[in-house]
Amino acid sequence: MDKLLDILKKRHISVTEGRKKILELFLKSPGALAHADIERSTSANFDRVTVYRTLQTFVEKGIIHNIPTADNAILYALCKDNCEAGHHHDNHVHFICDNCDSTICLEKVAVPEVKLPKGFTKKQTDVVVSGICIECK
Amino acid sequence: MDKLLDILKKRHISVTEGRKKILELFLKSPGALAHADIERSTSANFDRVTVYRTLQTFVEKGIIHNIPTADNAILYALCKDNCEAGHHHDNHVHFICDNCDSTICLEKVAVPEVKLPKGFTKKQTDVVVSGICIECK
DNA sequence: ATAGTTTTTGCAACATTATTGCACTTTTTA
DNA sequence: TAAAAAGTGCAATAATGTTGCAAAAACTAT
Ligand SMILES: [Mn+2]
Ligand SMILES: [Mn+2]
Ligand SMILES: [Zn+2]
Ligand SMILES: [Zn+2]
Repeated sequence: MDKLLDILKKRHISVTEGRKKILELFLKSPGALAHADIERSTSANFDRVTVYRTLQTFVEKGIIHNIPTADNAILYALCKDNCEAGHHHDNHVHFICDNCDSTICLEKVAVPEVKLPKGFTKKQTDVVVSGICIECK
Repeated sequence: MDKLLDILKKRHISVTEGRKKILELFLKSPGALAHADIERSTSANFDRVTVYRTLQTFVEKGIIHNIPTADNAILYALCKDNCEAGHHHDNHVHFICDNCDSTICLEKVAVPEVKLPKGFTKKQTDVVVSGICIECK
C-alpha cells in the first residue's frame, strides 16, 4: 500500500491519483506496458494527455525505463535497479515474445560487452531478444 | 546502374520509378534512414502512401531491415547480409550517435551471444549501442 | 486548520504519423 | 501488342503526440 507513496516521495514528486494509479499498474504487471495499454486501463479516469505527461515524468525521475522496439511502439517497464532521476542503469536484457507479444525484463541477464571499432565511444547498450517466452513454451 | 534492377529483380518484384528512387537513396546513404528522411527526399515525386508501402515491401522482401529505437522513430537500413524474403539475418550491432543523431550499421561487429533463462527460446537478438560516432569524435 | 504558493490536470485545438478502399496507371506476362 | 497483374495517387479516416491555458489539486508555511 505504502510502496506507491514511497516510490513517488523518494523522487520528490507530488502524489496524485493519476500517478498512483499508473504506478500501481506497473507494479501489478509482470511485463512491460505500451502506452496504449496504459491508456486503455485508465482512460475512464484520466485524460490522454495526463498519461503522456505521467510517463514522461516517470522516465525522467528514474521510475520507469523505456524499451526499444522495431515496430514503433514505445514500451515502458519499472526500474528495479535503483535508477535515479536523469540517470538510468537498467543493465539487463529485454525479451519480446513472438507468440503472446509480451515484453519482459530479464533482470538476471546482464547486457554483454560490445567492442566498438576505433573512434566510437559507447554510452549505452540496449539488447532486445525475441523468441518464445517461458509462458508460451 | 544495374545494381538497382538486380536487387529488385532478385526479389521478383516489379521495377517502378518509386522503388528505384528509394532504393537509390539507401545505396547512397552511409547510415540508416528514418521514414521522415525518405519522405522528405521523395515527396516531390511520390505520395506518402507509396513510401509507406515501398518500405513495407522492402522489409518483407529482405532488401532493408529496421532498427529498434527507444524513441518511436522507425529506422531502416540496407541489408548487406544476403537477407531473403521473410527471413532476415543481419547479425550486426547498430550504433546511434547522441550528437549527430545518425544511425550506423556496424557490419563488422557481430551480435554477442546472450544466454537466456531456462524455458525461453531465442529467435533474434538486436543490439543497439548509443554514444558518439567516429565522425563526431 | 488555513491561506498562499506551486504543481498537476483537463480540455480544446492542432500537428504529425499511419492505414484503407478504390479508381486509374504502369509494369509484367503471354 | 493485348490481357492480366501489380503498383500508385487521392481522399477519407484513424491513431498518435504536442501545446497553451484556466481550473483543480497538492504541497508549504504559518
Ligand atoms: Mn527492463
Ligand atoms: Mn543494420
Ligand atoms: Zn509469450
Ligand atoms: Zn555522430
